[in-house]
Amino acid sequence: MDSGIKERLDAFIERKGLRRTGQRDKIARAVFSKDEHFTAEELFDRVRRTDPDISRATVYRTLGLLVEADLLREIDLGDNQTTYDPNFLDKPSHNHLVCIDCGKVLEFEDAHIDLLNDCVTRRLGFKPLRQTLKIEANCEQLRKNGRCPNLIAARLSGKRLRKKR
Amino acid sequence: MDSGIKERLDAFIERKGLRRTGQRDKIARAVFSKDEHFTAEELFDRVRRTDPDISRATVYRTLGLLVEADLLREIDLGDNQTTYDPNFLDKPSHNHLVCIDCGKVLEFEDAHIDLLNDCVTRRLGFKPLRQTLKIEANCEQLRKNGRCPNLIAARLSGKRLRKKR
DNA sequence: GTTATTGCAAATGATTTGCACAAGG
DNA sequence: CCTTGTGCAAATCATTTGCAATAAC
Repeated sequence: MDSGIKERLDAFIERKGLRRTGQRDKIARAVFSKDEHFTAEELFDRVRRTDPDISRATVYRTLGLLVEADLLREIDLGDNQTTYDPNFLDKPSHNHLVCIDCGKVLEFEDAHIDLLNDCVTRRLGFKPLRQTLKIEANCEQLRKNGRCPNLIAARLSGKRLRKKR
Repeated sequence: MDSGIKERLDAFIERKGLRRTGQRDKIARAVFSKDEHFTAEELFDRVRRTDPDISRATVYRTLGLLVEADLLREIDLGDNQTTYDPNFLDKPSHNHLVCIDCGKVLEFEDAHIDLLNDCVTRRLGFKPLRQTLKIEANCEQLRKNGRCPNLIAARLSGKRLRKKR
């Protein structure tokens, strides 16, 4: 957990008249210890390794807090869980490309896209607040070479590649 | 239900070795009878008015079928239900602007956005399949005039304006 | 001391599923 | 007939919540 996240969280907590707790600290540390996306359940597992006494409910509640504090963002990857993305602090306006073949998620930024969306939104009479762009695509690598390193990794890790309950 | 939807559904059903049924017909008709977004539950209500014997399970199953047939698309409006959008047949690449103030959802198309996303995707080594752009925004009208017709309508209809379970 | 927070287990709510019966081809 | 589809009710599964005990401040 680097650059002032803790400070920003504490500031938010104070502003709201809430309390700093050991659980919130540990959960926040777990959230921002990597730049990987995660689900609530995955985070719960990770947190548990640090402190086996933290409950699932507290993890869920703290996730809500971090989202409200605008330190963390919920994204929708099309499976049926909320995925959390800790990278919006570093890249406040990034987008996601999801590979349909291997489930790999790439983040990318593009100033042109941002500008264009901003224009379109204003033209429609609105003030843009946030945009969510998800591009689903196939990998060229897999098509050309018949194989894709991400796919192999995904299979090894037993990742489910598509959809729903 | 206009232009060839029934035909396309029947073709899909045949191709898959499935069966045409009265329920599927009625549900498809209800789905494409308006251009409004809807949830499974809303559709279930609408269908029930036509035929009170159709079950919730069949509605869900048929929605899955229509999505698979690529006649209907699932979109995520940030509440916790899948929303269905029947307008992708007419506008295969439209996007959504959601007003944070009133919950109003606008659809818009923009060839520049499409082109840009396509370029970005290829540059990253992928073949674009589908894009989902959601812009959340505030309405200027509300800010300037202190009121917004959609907000009034939303309140009257008892619509919940934000988030989650 | 108050009030917010936590852990637990039970509740929720959208969606899915197992099964026996009904209906398409 | 033979298989797919349907209705029903029960099951799932991620997430939320009520409540009594605990910990901030």
